[in-house]
Amino acid sequence: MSEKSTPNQVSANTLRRLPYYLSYLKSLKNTDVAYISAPVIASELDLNEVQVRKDIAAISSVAGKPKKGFEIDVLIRDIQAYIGCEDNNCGILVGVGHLGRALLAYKGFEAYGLKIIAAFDSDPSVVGTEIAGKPVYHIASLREFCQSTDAAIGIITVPAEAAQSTCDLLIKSNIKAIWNFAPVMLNVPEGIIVQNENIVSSLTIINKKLAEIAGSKQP
Amino acid sequence: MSEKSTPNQVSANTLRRLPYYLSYLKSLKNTDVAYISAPVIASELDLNEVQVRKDIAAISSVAGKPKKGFEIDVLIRDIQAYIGCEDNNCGILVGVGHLGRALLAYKGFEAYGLKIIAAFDSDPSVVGTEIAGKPVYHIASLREFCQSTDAAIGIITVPAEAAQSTCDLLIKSNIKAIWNFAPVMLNVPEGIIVQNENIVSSLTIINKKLAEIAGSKQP
DNA sequence: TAGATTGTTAATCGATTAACAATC
DNA sequence: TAGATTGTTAATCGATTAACAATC
Repeated sequence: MSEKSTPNQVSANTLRRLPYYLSYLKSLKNTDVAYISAPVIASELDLNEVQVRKDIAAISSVAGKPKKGFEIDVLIRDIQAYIGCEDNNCGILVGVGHLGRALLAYKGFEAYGLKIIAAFDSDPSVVGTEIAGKPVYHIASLREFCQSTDAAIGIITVPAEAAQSTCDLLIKSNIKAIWNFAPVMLNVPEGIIVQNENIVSSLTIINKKLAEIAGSKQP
Repeated sequence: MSEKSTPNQVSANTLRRLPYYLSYLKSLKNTDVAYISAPVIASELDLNEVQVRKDIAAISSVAGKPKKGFEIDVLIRDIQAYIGCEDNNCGILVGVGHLGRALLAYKGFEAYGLKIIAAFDSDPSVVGTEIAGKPVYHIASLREFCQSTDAAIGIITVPAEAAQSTCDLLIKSNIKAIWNFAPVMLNVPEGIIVQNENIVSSLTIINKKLAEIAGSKQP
């Protein structure tokens, strides 16, 4: 609510770049430079300098100074405010396998606006334990749990076969956004946010590029 | 080499969709349907039907039958051949933290052309152990290890601060593609493939969308 | 001043979607 | 035949990049 109502549509691509800007700018905090220019940011992050300026203009009202660039501190503050690093959304995670554990243990989310408050699984050997300080409950208690909290994000790290039923349960439990790490497309009612994270998709890109350079070498 | 030389540039977006097509088509294998149409695939995977046809045309020479669609078995075979599921690339992983362990334990990679053959870390408490059947060696032995194997892909799951030096070491060790899970941009010489996997970028998109719907409700 | 940089408008590029004839 | 579907060409859309005047 501290922001003035900004109906400006920032593209998902810009959004994806913001964390890179932020971490790069933070890495400059300890040095004695106070200003950074778009061309420098661009070369450092492998981007086009006009794109950097447009991204900055889209999410901040800071004006750059010709010949100097942008004040680093202000830039950091504006990006953080825009991303919403301050006001955390609460999330719950379903599926305490290897990946689920890794996400539960990851320290970086809180700095980017996500606080995972509990995990759920059906395996009795993990139910009742804690992982990285977060309690693991039985999946049967998920819906009730959500009634007493304001969890908005549901993280799905169950096997592909169980992803859709998990998704259905989360939506029934009033979850507004699904972060889906299972390699399937989920069926959701309108208004529910879904973000798919399919690392096998990325692997496909790597393998194809490798095949290309291998193919060009031995024709 | 079994493929005929195909210089057709398939977009990264198409490449990303292929695993979704594949897993959906595989899920139909047990049923008694032999053909599937583009409109059905599209609605199931939330895509445009023309896009589905174009994707299929780009990676397969199979012809669809009017009123019927595409033969599922042939489609599966062609996608798998295109992705290169058969001929595995070998990969090594550096950084045996939570995420590193999760990737080492993930069973799905081999079906998509990646075989992780070893992991590396500097922590003496994990060096010498095995994770999911894969040996963990000291990072000091990485370069030598690579000389005796044909590892092409290096997976970086170290903390952000160590990512660049890890990357440099991998490239010195003759790795051709870097799969980078650290939230920083890496500096690499020309010709090296880099695929960045920054899940915090995705989180940013989720949070922003949540903020939007929250903002539209209470103005 | 000269030159680096900003901010913005216009041009380019590529991906998605619409339109439509051809086929079974 | 009528209608569903394919395959392809054209139109649209959005993101990236180029061009350039303004500023310090």
